[in-house]
Amino acid sequence: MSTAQNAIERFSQYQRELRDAQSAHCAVRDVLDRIGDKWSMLMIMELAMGSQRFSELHRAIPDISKRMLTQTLRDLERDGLVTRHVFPTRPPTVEYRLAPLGQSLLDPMAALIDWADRRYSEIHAARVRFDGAPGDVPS
Amino acid sequence: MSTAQNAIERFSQYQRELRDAQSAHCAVRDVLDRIGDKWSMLMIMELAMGSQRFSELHRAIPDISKRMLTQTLRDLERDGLVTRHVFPTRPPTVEYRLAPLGQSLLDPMAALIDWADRRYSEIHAARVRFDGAPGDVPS
DNA sequence: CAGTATCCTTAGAGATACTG
DNA sequence: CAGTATCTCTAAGGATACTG
Repeated sequence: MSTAQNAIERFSQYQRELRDAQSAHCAVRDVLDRIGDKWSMLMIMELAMGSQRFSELHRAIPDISKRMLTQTLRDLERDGLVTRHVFPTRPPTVEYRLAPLGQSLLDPMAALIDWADRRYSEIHAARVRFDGAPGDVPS
Repeated sequence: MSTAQNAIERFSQYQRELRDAQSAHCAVRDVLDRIGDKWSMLMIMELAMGSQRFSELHRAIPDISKRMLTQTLRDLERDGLVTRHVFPTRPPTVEYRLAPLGQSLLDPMAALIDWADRRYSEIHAARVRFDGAPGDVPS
């Protein structure tokens, strides 16, 4: 009924790729290297709202260091997900915005985040159950 | 035309959550902690094909160490995505399979992987362009 | 077979100070 | 403002050897 069966068939393709080309090009690893780090997805979500300056992004995500903010933005730019626009003012103004490639990521990302949001309570419950099971009542 | 606008609206919700509850429960971080590690998604894909034994998984993903294989499976089990079934044989037989919660992740995951697969060439091209741009022809 | 236990090496990332 | 440059620390993860 769902498209899960489709998913499985596609997965088997990728599995084959994975085994044939020894970890060469693997879509899974690739997507995870892209957005699986600590900040990329957060940044993309932030930029989904519209273009933002460096310091705006920093204010939006306060617990990132400037070092990591710069690096994440560079990586996203390098991969064509984000574009960087420098305006020759004093002091400098730099705006970041999602490139079309980055925009195209919004839908799949939203699907994932919705999953997380809907299933969070189940995951949490499972975790409590698991952690409670082994030791159990000691005293 | 696409549902990207929807995505953006949902994102703004999560953004608010993020800023209000100081990094407390954030769906983005949550999903990334779940499947953003090196092996979880690969494992889920492998288990999507059907239940598998420990050594089958190891053969399917040869470049994972037993240490990480065990740990990843434990984490997935802990979160209710995977179930573990021990059969009292000698030597022991242990089967892993996706729990319903794990199955429910297949569709959003497939969307993401399809994105990676379709956009890989664009990403690669952008990367080559970026890496070639700054230094450019030196000699 | 299905793991533990241990050791060891790196990459990820924070903190801080400086610059055009 | 928008970054670089260091310096440091931690934890993710590999390698290897052992066990019920």
